[in-house]
Amino acid sequence: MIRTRFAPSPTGYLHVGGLRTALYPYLYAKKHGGKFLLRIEDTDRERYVPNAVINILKSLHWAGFEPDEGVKLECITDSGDCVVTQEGKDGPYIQSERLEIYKKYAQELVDAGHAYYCFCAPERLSELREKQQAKKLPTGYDGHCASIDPKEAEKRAKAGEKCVIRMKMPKTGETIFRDNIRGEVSFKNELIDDQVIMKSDGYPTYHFAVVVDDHLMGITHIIRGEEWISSVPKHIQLYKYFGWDVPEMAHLPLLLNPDKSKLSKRQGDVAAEDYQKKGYLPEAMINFVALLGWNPGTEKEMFTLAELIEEFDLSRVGKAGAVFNIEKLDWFNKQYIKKLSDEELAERSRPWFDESGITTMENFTEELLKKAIVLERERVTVLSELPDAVKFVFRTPDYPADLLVWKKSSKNEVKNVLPGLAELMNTISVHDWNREKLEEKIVEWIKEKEYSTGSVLWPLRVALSGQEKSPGPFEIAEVLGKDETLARISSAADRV
RNA sequence: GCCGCCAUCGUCUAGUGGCUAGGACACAUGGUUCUCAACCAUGUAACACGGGUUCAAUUCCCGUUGGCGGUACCA
Repeated sequence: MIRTRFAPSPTGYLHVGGLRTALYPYLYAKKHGGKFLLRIEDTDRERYVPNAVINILKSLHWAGFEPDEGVKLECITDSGDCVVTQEGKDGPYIQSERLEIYKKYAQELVDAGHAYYCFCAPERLSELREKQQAKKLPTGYDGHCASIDPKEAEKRAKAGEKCVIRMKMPKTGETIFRDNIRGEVSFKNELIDDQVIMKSDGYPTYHFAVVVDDHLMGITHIIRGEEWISSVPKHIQLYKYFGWDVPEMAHLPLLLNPDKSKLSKRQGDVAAEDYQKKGYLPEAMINFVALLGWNPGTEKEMFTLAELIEEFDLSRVGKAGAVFNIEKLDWFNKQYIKKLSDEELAERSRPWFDESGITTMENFTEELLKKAIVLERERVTVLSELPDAVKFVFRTPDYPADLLVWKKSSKNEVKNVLPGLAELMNTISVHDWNREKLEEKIVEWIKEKEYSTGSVLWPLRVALSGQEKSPGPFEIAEVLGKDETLARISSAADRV
């Protein structure tokens, strides 16, 4: 049974890079009928941010995929309130709740002579590092405390002297492993540090906790970011000391800023929730992010989550970093907005309307809102643009009088056109008031009067929308209804 | 500094020991059109560099360069 995991640190929000690092192991597990777990790696108390766990979980929930096991979100459907829970037989799944476990395994290593207490002060360590750098030597711990008699060291540690536990790395040979994405990778053991595995505050370091947890939780495939690849030898050594099987590994290429540096804040939004707030659809986000570093080898590029599960394959994950390119995301988002039915679109854009104040406007009705959305749906890239785009429908537009004059027309012509148009449109019954009929009548009238199309349609459209750019006049008139349309035309006529 | 990973249009990428090096986004032009969006058509644009290996390299090998990651009692 395949078991994969996503193991974020609760230092804030879910990074879009993190979203993809979560997605791939999820897809892999699902494709093979396995389980996807979520573990929280909160062993750094300095960087802990309250609410980070629930934020991360909520972003995952938004994205549309959730852990089968481990730390989960439990939502009370009535109130919409959510709480963090844990589920599964290998828990707890939050590392700060597993301290006793790490302590036990660390002790095992010390007893076996594979790890030792280290009493070196941080100052000594940084001094050492500086010296090594100055001499252009590889940096690393010099093994100073490795030579202390174990019994003596144990005594000092028990007496409460401040210390850490370090693992012993072999000083010769090399560690070779096979990465599912990169192939064979090797490191010289002598260059690898006697890594701290237990910190002086009693917490394990990442390197120790991942190994212990991945093993205890039965993880079969470690799929994570490339930033971890150089610490794999340490991890493998720990597996060896414990006599455990090393899981399969796959190190994913990183997500990059447009300037190719590692994707970071500063150059745009990096939190999944930022994109959620802007009105990117989760299905667009998932689709986009899935294709950053993976492709199916065909020319298909629109994928639902189910299709991704079906087609995902680690062997088709690339090795090079990928720039997070907003334009492509925008394109995906438009595509997915297009796929939504009018009803779905109205429902899903509702939060932005509630925020906008439109719903409290005088002539607001649900019916009118739905029609207005249909008018603008092809013109927005994110849902948050909708309220603004649609506003003109609900209130009398304000615009400079000059705008009414088409570039190839004149003020005088507009003065004639508008009243004539009003007169004509007044003859169209409410029953016939739809875009097709309006277009038919107005086009006919234009021909009859020998106007050019633009000199009529432009002022009509501006009179109705108040905007230089907008949907076509017939559609707007239909949505506005006869009374409002005529009112807007006559007020425009007065202003010319 | 040291170690590791990586390298095809601006971006995401496909691909092969012999191809007019393909697609998508973006961009440009044309069409449609009162405007914008959408849509259709067309176009510009890439194998980082230098050595090998080979009848033949974008493809295989080595080096260089560049980018990124790691080098913590952070993950």
